[in-house]
Amino acid sequence: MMTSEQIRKSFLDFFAARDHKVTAGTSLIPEDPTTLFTSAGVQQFVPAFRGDVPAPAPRLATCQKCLRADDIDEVGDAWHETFFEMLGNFSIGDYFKKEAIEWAWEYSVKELDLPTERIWISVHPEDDEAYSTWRKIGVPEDKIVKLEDNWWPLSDTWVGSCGPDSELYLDIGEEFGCGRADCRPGCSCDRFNEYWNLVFPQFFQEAPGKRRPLENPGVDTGLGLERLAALLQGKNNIFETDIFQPIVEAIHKRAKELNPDYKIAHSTSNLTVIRIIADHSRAVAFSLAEGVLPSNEGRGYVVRKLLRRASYFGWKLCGALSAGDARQDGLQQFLTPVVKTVCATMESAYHELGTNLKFIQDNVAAEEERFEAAVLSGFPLLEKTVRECQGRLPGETLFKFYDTYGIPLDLTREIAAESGLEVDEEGFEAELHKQRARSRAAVGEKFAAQRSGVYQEFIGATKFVGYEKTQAEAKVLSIIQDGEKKQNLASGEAEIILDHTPFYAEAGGQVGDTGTLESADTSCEVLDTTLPIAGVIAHHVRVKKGSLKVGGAVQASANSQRRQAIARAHTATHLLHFALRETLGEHSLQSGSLVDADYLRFDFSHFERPSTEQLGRIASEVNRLILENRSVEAVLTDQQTARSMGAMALFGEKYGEEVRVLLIGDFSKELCGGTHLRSTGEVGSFVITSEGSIGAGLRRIEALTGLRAMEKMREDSRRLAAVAKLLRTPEEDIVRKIEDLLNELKQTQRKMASAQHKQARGLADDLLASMEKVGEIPVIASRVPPLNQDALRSLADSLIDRLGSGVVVLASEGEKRSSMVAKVSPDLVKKGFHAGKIIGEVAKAAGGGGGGRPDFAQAGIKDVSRLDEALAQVRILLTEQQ
RNA sequence: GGGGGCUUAGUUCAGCGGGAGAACGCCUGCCUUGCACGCAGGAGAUCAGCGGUUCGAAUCCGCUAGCCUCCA
Repeated sequence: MMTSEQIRKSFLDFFAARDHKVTAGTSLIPEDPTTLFTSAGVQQFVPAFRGDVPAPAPRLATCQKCLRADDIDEVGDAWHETFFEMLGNFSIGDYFKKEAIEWAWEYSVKELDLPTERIWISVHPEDDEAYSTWRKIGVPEDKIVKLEDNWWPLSDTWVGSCGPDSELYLDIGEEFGCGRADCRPGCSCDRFNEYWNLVFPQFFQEAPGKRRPLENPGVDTGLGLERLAALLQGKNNIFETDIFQPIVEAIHKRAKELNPDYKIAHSTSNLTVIRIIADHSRAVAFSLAEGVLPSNEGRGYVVRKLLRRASYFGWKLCGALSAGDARQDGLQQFLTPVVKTVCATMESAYHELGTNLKFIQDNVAAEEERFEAAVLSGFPLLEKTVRECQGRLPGETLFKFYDTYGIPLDLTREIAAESGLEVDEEGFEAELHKQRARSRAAVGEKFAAQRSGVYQEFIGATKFVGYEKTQAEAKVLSIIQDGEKKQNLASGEAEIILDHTPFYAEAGGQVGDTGTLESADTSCEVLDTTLPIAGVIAHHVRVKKGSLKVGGAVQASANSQRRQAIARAHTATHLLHFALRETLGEHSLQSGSLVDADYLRFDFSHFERPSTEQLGRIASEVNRLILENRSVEAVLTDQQTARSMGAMALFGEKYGEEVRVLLIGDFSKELCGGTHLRSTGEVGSFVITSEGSIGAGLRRIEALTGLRAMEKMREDSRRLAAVAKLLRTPEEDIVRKIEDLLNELKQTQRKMASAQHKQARGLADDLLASMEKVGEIPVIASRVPPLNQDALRSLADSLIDRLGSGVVVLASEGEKRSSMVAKVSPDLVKKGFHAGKIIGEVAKAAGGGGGGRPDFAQAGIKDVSRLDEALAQVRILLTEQQ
């Protein structure tokens, strides 16, 4: 019986013996920003298949780690996974169907020892070549099935290479099938298990239904390691293989630790739960090992979702959620030991799991804690809602818990069920659908222009000479305006493609160059330079004088002063990255960057706010490296060498062989295509202007270099001097002085308030004397000197207390406006008098407004001259009401 | 990139247009220890910040910041 490790080795050995270059699988994080994770072995070779870059070798074989999060809800059955390893052999314009099929057969039968009578084949109905090759090998007619679905990719709207594929299946036995007489590959039951897919890209689809043959047809195969291991080890699901068994055991062990009553029960629901935890734990471990932290967007979000699902099912498995007391006592962490086991079992094949073990565990623990907090804080809210609701929880409510508070739908459903409530899941789905539509609409337009295809023919057409110089003679290759090609441009704005250019196009965070394109009678301003698609440099120009023609010659000059300022910021960015990792730790990896003229913005992963001291250390460290004037050097090399040098690949690994490594002194090595200084001293100076959070686990630093840094420092000290002058205090005493002033202000405010209260008490006697009776009711309606709201209120309070029964209306005399309070004693409130209504009427008489409760109300008056008029209104009103 | 939510005393939170509150913690005094001792009193808050609406904003509306979440 072969172990998974032996399978990996035998596959790669088999193809190595057939002249295949065995290359390492790439990172889970692809360079293409539109795809979240590497999802197939072929992914790293796509540009080579397309011809954009030379192939590393015509024949290749890999074992590639993959992550597919799109069918996350399917995980839990015998075969679905989000994380998996895919073995594959590839031919880029070399061998084709015959060899691919023969070797697949040979490997299956001779190396894997699969019984020939149990192997079934499927081919595309129109692929006669594949069909006859299988027949020639000796596969009987009745074991070859023609399936319309054997085409890759199946999408109608696909643009790119495509072609038929052919799949190998193993019949695992009638007992796993649907029992139908015509059961065969393609049936939805589990009996025929597809383990190998041979794809033959031989066409290029330009538009739906429009295909042309590919110049270099190739082969792209994928053989799922876990699936094959299950077949070879005689298991009917992947979770009983040697790959998953230790993980499944770790899950049982953890459940037992948290709940001594836990029994390894083989109920279907438990089985599903365990499979989900096992699968997701693997995905989480591998993602974290590559520095993808749980967050609320992009890849990070996928990791968070996987991790939280695993946690949730872990708690459920050991009964932590249904025990009820979880709601008081909190939840025990479930996942960390499980993920640790994943790392231990996979470490020999994937050393990144071992070297990053602590980082992985720390982040699992941190995220599980965050999730626990979310769930625990959700319980009271959820219980309250459930109590107040009857019959059926509406979809909107379900969605609110999910969307706003991050509480899994499952959990809401369970808690609702405890109180005998139904849940409206269709309503929930509808809400979710609405949100998806909203998000898509917001993103949709962004990629429309790039898909239009006008740029395709210019891939690689421009030679970039900007590393050496900022001026070059160039020929205009194309003029593109509003997505259409033009022959000449006499006015307005357009994108220009040149054969040579010193202009750096926006990439890797560095902004595009600006400058001019000129000839004897023509002058154009270059506003920006971009890469509309990979490999095409577009100059966005505005014509100032004359006109540009396709084929015409121009002198292309990038603004060299600006370029130098950008280089200062870029080199400083590398220094900052180094200083951050040195000060905060190795986990502070770059996760985004903007490099502009003497300005840079740098996003990195870190769990907490760096202290003021740490930020100070970081800034000093960068400035120290500037003062030391270390050399900056770029070397071109191949990817393998770059990696063995220990260069950090920040923007994902480049395809193709040649990469540029930027070296600063002996401490910083990064893959980088940007333009830099010759030595760090040219940065001049470096100042951090802000630091803040941009999301969970992600922080952003903004900084200035060169002249702008100096301006900033001068501005700061000017401002400080101005403050010191205002305070008549030496600069070093400013902080203490302001503290003193603030204290003094507070005390003065308190004294004022108590003085007013005292004054108010004295007033009370005078006011009592002014009491009049309106009918039976004692009434005080009077103006008083300026008082604040509090004093006015307590004055009215004490008057009512001393009157026992009555109505008090007081108006404080302000210069421009006046505030008023009204108070009605409790006995009169019972008789139907209403302070709010009284004061409303009264205030209206003086152009103000107000209101309040029956016993107490307040109002404001804008026209002070009519105050007496308004107060007189009190008596009139009360007379009317009696 | 697009949504939803939160920010109030040292802590956890309530209040959601008309007097800033509770519990725990802290301080003072009393009672004497029975298991978060009890009782009485007290200190402690720019209601995240800035603008707006209103006679009046912790409360409504904008913007900013921090945090939590969902979608892409």
